[in-house]
Amino acid sequence: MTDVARVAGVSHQTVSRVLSDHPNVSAKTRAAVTQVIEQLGYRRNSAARALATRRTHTLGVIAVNTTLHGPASTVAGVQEAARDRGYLTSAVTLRTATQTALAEAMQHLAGWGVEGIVAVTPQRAAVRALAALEAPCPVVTVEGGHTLDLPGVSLDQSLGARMITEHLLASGHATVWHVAGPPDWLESEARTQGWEDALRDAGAEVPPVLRGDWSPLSGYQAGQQLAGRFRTSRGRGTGLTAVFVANDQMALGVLRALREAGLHTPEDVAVAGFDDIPEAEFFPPPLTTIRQDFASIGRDSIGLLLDHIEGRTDESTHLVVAPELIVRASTARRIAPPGT
Amino acid sequence: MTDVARVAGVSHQTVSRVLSDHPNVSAKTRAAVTQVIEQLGYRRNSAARALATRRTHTLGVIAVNTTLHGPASTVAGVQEAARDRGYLTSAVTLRTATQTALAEAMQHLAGWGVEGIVAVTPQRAAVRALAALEAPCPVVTVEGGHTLDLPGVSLDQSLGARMITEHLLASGHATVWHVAGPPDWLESEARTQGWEDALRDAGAEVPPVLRGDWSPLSGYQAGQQLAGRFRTSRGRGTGLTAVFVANDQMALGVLRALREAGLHTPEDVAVAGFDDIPEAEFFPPPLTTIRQDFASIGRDSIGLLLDHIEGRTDESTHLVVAPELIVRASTARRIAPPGT
DNA sequence: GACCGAATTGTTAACGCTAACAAGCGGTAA
DNA sequence: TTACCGCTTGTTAGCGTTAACAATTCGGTC
Repeated sequence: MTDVARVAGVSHQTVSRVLSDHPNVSAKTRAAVTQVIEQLGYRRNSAARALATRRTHTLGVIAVNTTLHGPASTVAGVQEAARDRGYLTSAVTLRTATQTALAEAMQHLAGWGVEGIVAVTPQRAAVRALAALEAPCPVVTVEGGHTLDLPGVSLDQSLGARMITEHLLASGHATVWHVAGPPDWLESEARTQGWEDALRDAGAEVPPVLRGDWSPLSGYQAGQQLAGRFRTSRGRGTGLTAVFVANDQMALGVLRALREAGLHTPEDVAVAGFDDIPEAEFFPPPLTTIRQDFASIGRDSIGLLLDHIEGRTDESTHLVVAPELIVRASTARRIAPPGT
Repeated sequence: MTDVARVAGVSHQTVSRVLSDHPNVSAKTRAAVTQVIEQLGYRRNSAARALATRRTHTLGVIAVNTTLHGPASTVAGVQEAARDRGYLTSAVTLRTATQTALAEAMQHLAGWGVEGIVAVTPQRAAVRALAALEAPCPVVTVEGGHTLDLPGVSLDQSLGARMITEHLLASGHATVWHVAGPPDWLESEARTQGWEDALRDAGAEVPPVLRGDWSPLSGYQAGQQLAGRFRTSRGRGTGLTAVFVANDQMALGVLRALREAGLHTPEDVAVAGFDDIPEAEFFPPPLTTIRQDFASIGRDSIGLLLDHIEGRTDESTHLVVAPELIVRASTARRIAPPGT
């Protein structure tokens, strides 16, 4: 900066003013300085800037297992939104969301002076650990539920599950079975809750819940159990004709298991998933599912975080993003519903 | 730090020495200072540290379209490796790899004083743009090929394609058809090259190449064309009995198109993919594919980058990571190969 | 022509840390 | 005893920027 000042024949402070778009700089000086900056390829040192302003303009992102479609898309959405708002993001990826791992990640980010953290923590244990930790800066959770008083953004998982379930009931199924995700995951619990609520509201019987771990393999195993139930439950109130699987990957496994058992989808058993991964449209058959708007989730979480950082609010607001139902062949109508 | 020094009754420099593990500090002082640090919850300011040492210990990651399985896993691998080596990573995700977008991302990172950049640039245009840009710090490419003299790491795409093709030929197919990825992608080109080389080496005829854009939909469209070819090419040298699809997502589309056309996999047409996405094992039928070791790629790229940063080398070495063939039902043997 | 206020520019002192050197303090060898 | 060494600790001066204030310039007014 001193170099630029010398070449342009002004003080370094004037250069600083030009760079910060300060109003009180004459057009002539501004032009001259700008030209010298260009010519010398000068760029200001963010570390020094951070030191002087006590602002780093950096946000941290903590996420678990970012190779899955959901987390990967969420993180991408968050990063994009942060960049649009002029912040650098630094992502730390954890393999497991233990309290120590989370604490370490936070130290790591805090050491770099991040002004806020977006934590993508869909597991109950992770949110609890997060709430227990005393953060060195504002923290916003994504998919962290709203039970603890941390500000956050989530997709309305429960509504999504309800939409799917009601869609299946409306298609003529007496009830809907459910393959849930792992018990510790908030997303999993909310989806199960939405499914159950929808069944109760409709006066349908609530069949026992099967569980998977989000992986296609676990879906496959659940599917094999379902195939067995198909025979034994026939004609009863909980007769197996429709299944809501808690994510698309498991649904793929379920579809394979049903197919191997000689059952047809959707004729014998209708199947629906959740997430709308890019592959879902090409499953055998194309899968009815719920789409999440990851860009919105990213924008909202960054907006919320900046509200806290810039002191516009200190409440722990919880924003909810609406899901979208995508109907495909895997849940084609069984009988004409009333009124059509 | 001044506070810590005052409470511990030493100079701030001694505190600094304790934090930097300087050898010449007495055990007693060290213990006292450590305790005060703990007690006050002090953490040193990285911006000031960066300013004084002229080192930021931050690496940048530039990637395109990180919601796909490949890039997402690569970025995760790179970040993990960087963290293990004590560096903070800052990821910038681009939607498209235009020269301007790349330049902007670099400016963004350079402004934060990153000491090196890992660029995940599988498109030819992106690498070319990268090579044209004068970087403010060492840059290592991942999947950027080795045509331009940038140091980099890649999976041996061409070898993977060769392994797949040879596996199919060994399974009794006279030749192997190919659905390629978009022409500008190096991965796509290397896979096509490996396939073609394997066919030529085996003296098999080289059928015309079909193209997709990595998406399941494009695979589906290619699959429809293939189904048409199945009838017309029957009995000829280029008879369609096996297809190598350049990635698993497209392979899913191909499988669906073939199924809809009444063709059976692998009895009528064997299909193989590339990437080994988690879903591949549950495709109808389970897909033969190539697995990439993303953790190795991450480790190698960070290792290479640090070699450059820390001045251990300035050659543009290009490391290659070996692929792994995963054989599944989609390519079950057609006839017993010689010798079994 | 002196004086005022606004606009523009310059000067100085932080920001929190590390590097380089200086100082103190025992112990050892001449 | 004196000189010198090694270990430990303290002092000072930056690193490159911005904030706060001081100084200068300029156009207009009385």
